[in-house]
Amino acid sequence: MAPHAFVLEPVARKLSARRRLSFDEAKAVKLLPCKEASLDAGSYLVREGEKSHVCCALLSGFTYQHKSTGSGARQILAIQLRGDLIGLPNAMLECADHNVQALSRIKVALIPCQAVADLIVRHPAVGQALWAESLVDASLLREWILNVGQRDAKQRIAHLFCELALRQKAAGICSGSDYAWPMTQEQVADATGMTPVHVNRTLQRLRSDGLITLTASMIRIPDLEALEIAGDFSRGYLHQSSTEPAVEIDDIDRNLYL
Amino acid sequence: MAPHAFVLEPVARKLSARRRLSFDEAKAVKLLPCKEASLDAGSYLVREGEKSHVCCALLSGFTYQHKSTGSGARQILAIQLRGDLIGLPNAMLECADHNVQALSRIKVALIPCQAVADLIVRHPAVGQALWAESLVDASLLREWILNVGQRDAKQRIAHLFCELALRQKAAGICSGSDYAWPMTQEQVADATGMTPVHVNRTLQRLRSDGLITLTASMIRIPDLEALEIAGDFSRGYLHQSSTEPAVEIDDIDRNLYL
DNA sequence: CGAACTTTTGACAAGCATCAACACGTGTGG
DNA sequence: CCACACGTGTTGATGCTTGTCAAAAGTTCG
Repeated sequence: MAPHAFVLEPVARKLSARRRLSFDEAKAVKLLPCKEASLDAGSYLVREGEKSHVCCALLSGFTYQHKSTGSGARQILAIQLRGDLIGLPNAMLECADHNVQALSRIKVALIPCQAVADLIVRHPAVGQALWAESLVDASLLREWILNVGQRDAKQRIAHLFCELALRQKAAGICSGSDYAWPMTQEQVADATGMTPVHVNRTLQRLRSDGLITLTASMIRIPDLEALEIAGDFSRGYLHQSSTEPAVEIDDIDRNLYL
Repeated sequence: MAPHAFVLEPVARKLSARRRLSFDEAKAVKLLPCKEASLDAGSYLVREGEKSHVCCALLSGFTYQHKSTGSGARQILAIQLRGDLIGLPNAMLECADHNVQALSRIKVALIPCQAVADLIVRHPAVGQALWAESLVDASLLREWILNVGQRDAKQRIAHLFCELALRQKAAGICSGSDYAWPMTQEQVADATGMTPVHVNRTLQRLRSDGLITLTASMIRIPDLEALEIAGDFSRGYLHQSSTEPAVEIDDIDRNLYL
């Protein structure tokens, strides 16, 4: 059994959490042909206006979607983390409508688009899971609009911290109270529609309120509930089921590989 | 042949424009079981937090997606127009993450979710068209984030005008230089993340610049290109193919019904 | 004709942007 | 090993865009 088969496990896990997959369906996801690659921070995965024929699964690190106005102001639209699929939307449309760039050094698994298309035909349930996943992504975009459009500086940043905490917790990357912080203050500014200077000052207020401890590349959240309140955060839009499906998938893995 | 069969024609047209559909596939879409209904402005079609089992096609008028912060500030996220499907995302997930409300008096065709699910199974190409459609919706959301996050007041409103003009033009609702304006200034404010007062003042500037003529419930755009420049608008994100597929569909209709 | 909504206007305040400079850490080359 | 450049974070002064509050005028509709 090639170690290769384990590579796409986070993806299969994520999809299974979204929609119940049978043993065969989960296996088919994990056995997708793919090639691992390592990319430096800042590398482009998708470029606006180009047709991308590559689809890839993020195995470690973070990427971000962004696009810019004509005058060069950049807006960050979403953050991807381990298990997320990148470029699937762009592959289905004529050309990409946004950029995707590596936030940190990342590992990805490159998957031929055709293999994904075939998988969907052979296993409609996987197609539905992928579709559902893209609908959840849309839900994140909607909440992002609400964040940028209606909340004040403190809430915007607190909300961003909460979203990343809870998504990483659901993905099994961290406990939720403590995680590697991948963004510079300038990037936070681009994500929240603020200026870097104002982000800096707002962070200081969040720190002095005792809501976060943010050192270079590490954030500690002593009281997540308090931060959620400060950030006007409610978990519904993440569409995370309250039940923990990770165990069940681990069982499948055990059956498969032992 | 029941007149019923014509009702879903805008939907079939929209999907065919997104992805080439065969005669049978387009026909299957148009023959979906549905029940027409008329709703007053303000009626809720989807309510955040509820599971909606209804999926409906918008036949005339406008609806809008919105959600609110804890303190009650409302943000409009997207506008739907004739031919758009509503509630499909919410039907695929456990519960809706946003509200959908009628902007004007509307006509809809209510379709049982199960019928849509069956259609997708029987005609995978239709499923792909629906998926692609939801990806385009996501692209609109991303541009909306950019609009609210990075552009100034004048650009935001001009951009909104352009988006609605071009989408309606593509849907064959208007010529693009002239259309029924469905929103109050307060709603424009909620869509752009501004206050009604500031919307009012910005509209006056747009008027005095000669970019628009906005009377109650009617907007005239004398020079769409000029407005696009003022609104930092570029058409790519709409994912409209430059070719005009409407003719081809009309041919199919003629074959089918005459 | 009055009630309710929408648009418009004015005065004022505040959040946030802008500009500029400096501090800090890190890696690189002389 | 130091000097230097570079990216990032921090701070201060200033001003503009936008929000807030309040009230009046216009509009729609029963």
